[in-house]
Amino acid sequence: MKNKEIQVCDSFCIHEDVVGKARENMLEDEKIYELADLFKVFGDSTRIKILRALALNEMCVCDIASLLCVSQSAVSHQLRTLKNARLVKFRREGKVVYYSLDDDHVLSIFVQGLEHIEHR
Amino acid sequence: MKNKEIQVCDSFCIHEDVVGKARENMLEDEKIYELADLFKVFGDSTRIKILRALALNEMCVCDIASLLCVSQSAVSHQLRTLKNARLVKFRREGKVVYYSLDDDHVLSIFVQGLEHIEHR
DNA sequence: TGAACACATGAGCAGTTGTTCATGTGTTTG
DNA sequence: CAAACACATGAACAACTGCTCATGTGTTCA
Repeated sequence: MKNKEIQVCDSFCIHEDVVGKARENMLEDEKIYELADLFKVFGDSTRIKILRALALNEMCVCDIASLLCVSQSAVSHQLRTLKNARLVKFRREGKVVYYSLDDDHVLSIFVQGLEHIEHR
Repeated sequence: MKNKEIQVCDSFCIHEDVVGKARENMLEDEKIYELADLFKVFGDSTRIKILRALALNEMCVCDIASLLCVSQSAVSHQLRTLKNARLVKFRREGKVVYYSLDDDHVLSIFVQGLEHIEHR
């Protein structure tokens, strides 16, 4: 193989109708990447614990660190990720910053995930 | 700091009631890890494209490679991941292996993710 | 104003992940 | 049986992630 061609598919078994139909219904790449980035945020146990906790109450950074036995810095970093994904919002009250869920979809996604886990 | 103690929270601002309530309602660690692992699978654009395609039709490995312009090997590896997460199933017909979605939750999780993307 | 507190952030590092490349397995066909 | 096809898999490597550590920012209070 020359010129770094990538061997996509060396087969003769391509169902052109199926592939064509699928090609017409593909989402824009932009949207795909956004989706993947969203789910990436859910793909970490620490962040899941944080989201799960915030589903019950708004909490300050220190509360979360104490609850999860994780360093304050680690929590802060993760909250930043969650904030960037617009999954949590915050309000400042003096020195303390309270975080809470930003969106109902958070819980919906959560529940669907749990459903999948349970039924297998 | 000695003995590798981790500085969990050096603060005096802990809301014991909130933390206590949250602690009582925590999911088992086991379930948290399973959830994170599930969402991790959704956290890759190639796998999302595969799932999205399979939502319309069952497809063989080569069809998917051709549709996504990805190598056959890469697709196979990803299908393995999806299979382990019980998101896809397969049937063999001669030399050809057809993959399809294994579970309705796949689409539900998908839709919730899209909803979140759209509404922000 | 300066010290203490609550939190945020940058750098660095170990662990993980997705791809490529080479090769192996299972099936059909001549 | 051997050859060709469709797919699976192991090793290796670059890119990414999540944590720690050190330090910075914003607020309160004596």
